[in-house]
Amino acid sequence: MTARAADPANRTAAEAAGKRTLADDAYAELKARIMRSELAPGAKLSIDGMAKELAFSQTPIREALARLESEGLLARRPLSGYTVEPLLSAAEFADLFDLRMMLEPLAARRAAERLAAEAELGGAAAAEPVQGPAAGLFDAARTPHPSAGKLEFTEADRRFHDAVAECSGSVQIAKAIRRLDAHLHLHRAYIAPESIGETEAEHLAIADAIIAMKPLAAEEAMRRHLERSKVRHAAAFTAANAEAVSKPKRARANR
Amino acid sequence: MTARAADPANRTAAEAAGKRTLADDAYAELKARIMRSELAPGAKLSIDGMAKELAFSQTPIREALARLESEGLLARRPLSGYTVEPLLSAAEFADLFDLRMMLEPLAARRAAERLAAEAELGGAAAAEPVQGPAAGLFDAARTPHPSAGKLEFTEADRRFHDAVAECSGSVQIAKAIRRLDAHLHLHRAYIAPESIGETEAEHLAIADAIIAMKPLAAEEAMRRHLERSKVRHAAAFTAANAEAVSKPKRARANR
DNA sequence: CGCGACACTATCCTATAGGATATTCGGCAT
DNA sequence: ATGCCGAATATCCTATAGGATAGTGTCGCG
Repeated sequence: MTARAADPANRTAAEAAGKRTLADDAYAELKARIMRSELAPGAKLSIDGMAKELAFSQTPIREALARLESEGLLARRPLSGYTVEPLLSAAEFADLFDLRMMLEPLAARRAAERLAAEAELGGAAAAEPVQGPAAGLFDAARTPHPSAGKLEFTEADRRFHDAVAECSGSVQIAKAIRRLDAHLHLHRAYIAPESIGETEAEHLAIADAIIAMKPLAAEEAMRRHLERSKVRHAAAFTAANAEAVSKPKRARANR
Repeated sequence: MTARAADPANRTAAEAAGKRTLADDAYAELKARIMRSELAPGAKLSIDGMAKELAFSQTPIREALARLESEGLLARRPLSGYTVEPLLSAAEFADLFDLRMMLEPLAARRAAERLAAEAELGGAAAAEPVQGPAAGLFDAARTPHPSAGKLEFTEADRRFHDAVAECSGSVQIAKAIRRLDAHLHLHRAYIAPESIGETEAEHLAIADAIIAMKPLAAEEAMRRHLERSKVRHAAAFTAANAEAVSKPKRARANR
């Protein structure tokens, strides 16, 4: 009845635009809060606490939580509630980045290949809506604006990688990448602000290579970007860990 | 308060076997039914129909359905119910197999590498529980028994690939593979019975290579297995499609 | 002073009722 | 005969109440 706030960012669940249920809203809102680190990793989520806070009933909250749990962002302990999945350990982080290093360069290569193939056979207009993705990709690469909040940057970063994945033409690869991305997003909060410009430059290089239809260059650019990104994250990673050790207080974010 | 008498299984499960809720049971049961093709692709699932059929309330059913939807096995149309995701089109199938071809050979290689590494440094006993996975892997490869039902075979097939993924040591890769596997499972129902022995031989070859700690051989064996498997599936695929065209009646499996 | 048992509280899980919406079927006009 | 429109139905979505369970704090005893 109340709280029908607009949240255009999620495209996950429903294909139809006008069919939003309260469960969808709750899902989007909770996911956004996790992404924004308003719900700290390790925090405990109480069902009716969230229900009261969002002014929903328990049922849509429960549905949203089930979805988030299946996505890997939440952990469920059967009779004691949901908790936000904690930050990845060093090993888990390496593992995740490992798979990412396998998927994303491939996606970049595919994107360039696909663009080339379609430019070749259909120089004119019509058949496939490829122009959209490519243009969006370039936009996404540029979006890390010079002096905005860190939150906007992490979101733009996510969007760019998502756009590349989308351009690859493989929905399965795109899905896999998006899934990994959701987990990494929590760690993005710990990057150093100085590296934003660096990241943007690398993104632009990737976008250029794709739009120039150079598959190998795109793949290599993405690989280089991920390598450097891994180093950047690792630096922030140890710093965050040190901080976490110095403050072992358990965060609580429910009500 | 009612409907507790006719279900003796749930109390024992919840009390003895750890932490199972009705939602978990509903999820497992529904997933099993989908896997067994008792719920045909495209079939419509009604929430309270399922609730009545499983003698649960709507809430656990709803939670289970939300999880299955997030897993990609069900599609949700916001105000008109859930439907079982239809069989993949040829293009989608190729796309999925493409990613599989990327992931699974890698997993096989990793499994062999990991086994070799751990055999090298810890010849004796103790530290890591690696013996379990390797042994389970060999068992899983053998399980396609000569003359059982087709259902048992498809399940064993799934288990074997799952075991290899598990042995890779990368939880992310394992998760990705498992996800793809769930989708492929529906198509496994259409394979020809003659190819069972063939599949088993290929599985055994993979397991042998892994246990012999030959990474490249394992990778190649898996790749070959997938290639052949793709062909086998493709044959059954066109057959199933022809049949589907001849019988365009919409399946209904709710109540 | 440490440890175990007990009771209490908070929370989850389940069940049922009511309001809102999409789908469907029948009738009518063209 | 076909297409459009309206009412009835089925289903979903939401809300609230009650029973059961895990976690926590306190008290008593060794």
